[in-house]
Amino acid sequence: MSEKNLSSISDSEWEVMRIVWTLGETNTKQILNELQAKKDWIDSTIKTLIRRLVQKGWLNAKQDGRRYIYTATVSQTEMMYNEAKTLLNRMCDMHKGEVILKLLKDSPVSKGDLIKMKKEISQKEKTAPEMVPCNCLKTGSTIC
Amino acid sequence: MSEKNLSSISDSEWEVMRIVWTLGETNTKQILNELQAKKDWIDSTIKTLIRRLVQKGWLNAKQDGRRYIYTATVSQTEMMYNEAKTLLNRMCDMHKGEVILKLLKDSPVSKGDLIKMKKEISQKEKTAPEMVPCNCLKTGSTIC
DNA sequence: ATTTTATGTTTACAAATGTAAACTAAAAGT
DNA sequence: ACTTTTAGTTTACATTTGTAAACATAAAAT
Repeated sequence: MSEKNLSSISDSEWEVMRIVWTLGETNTKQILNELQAKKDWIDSTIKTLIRRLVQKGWLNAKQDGRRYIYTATVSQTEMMYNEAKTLLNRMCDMHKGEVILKLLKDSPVSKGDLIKMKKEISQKEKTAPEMVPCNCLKTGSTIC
Repeated sequence: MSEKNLSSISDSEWEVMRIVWTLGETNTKQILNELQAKKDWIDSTIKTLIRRLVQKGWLNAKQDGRRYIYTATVSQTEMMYNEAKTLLNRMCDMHKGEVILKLLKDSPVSKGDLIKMKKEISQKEKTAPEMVPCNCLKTGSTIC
């Protein structure tokens, strides 16, 4: 589906992306402005982050004279979803539900999203198991 | 609450923790056995990971003769929850709901957890906003 | 007692990340 | 035209992570 090599994105790089996602089309100056309101990173540091993001393919740099105009190549939601899925996949299937429940508990969620969640839950209830089996050991196990 | 310095845990280290969580009290040999069924890491590599986990305080090493018996210092769910929360906090509040919904969609969840989720959703519906405001820029924004 | 095996410790080394200094060249100000 | 500012590029350097080689030593096997 996607043609870019999914090299992952670091913490600091993510901060830059947030600015770009919010501003849409933007440039170095704007990124510096907004980011320096939150972080005390000097220009040079932020420029390095931008460069690495372009290299990694997360930012598109369209030349405009001798400047660049930056845009994100994937949406924030897509990116976060991928990262979160990868993270969650580190863990035993058995406990994923618990974690998602806890995340739900402490995140602000809109009415619309809550409704979608209810639908999804009804859907899942039709086939949900009493307990999701552990998939941690080669042998299989229920104690996980 | 917790007295340990929360240095974070890496991908490879996580694989070791999974084994320990599943086995409960365990030792190097068992970890090597189980882990080498999944990964082609040589002994030395895994021993390094164990050592780093002990250093970071994620594994407890109780001496037993010249061996050690290892146990995890936090549960898998706690650990994942913390990592996931940290990750999610990188992102704009506005879209967290979407991401959680997508995670829910592609994770196996037990009947019990689904019921808990429904309860939580009913709870949240009482005060949920039409739309969660963006918190990405110093100025505030609705376009995020 | 000597060899082999198991377990643990020390050292190593490349890639990624956080963080920045130095330098270059164009643009804008005077 | 000369100076200052701005945007971009190159180089740097410590820490963390992935991955392992080398080495030490106790325990087990012969």
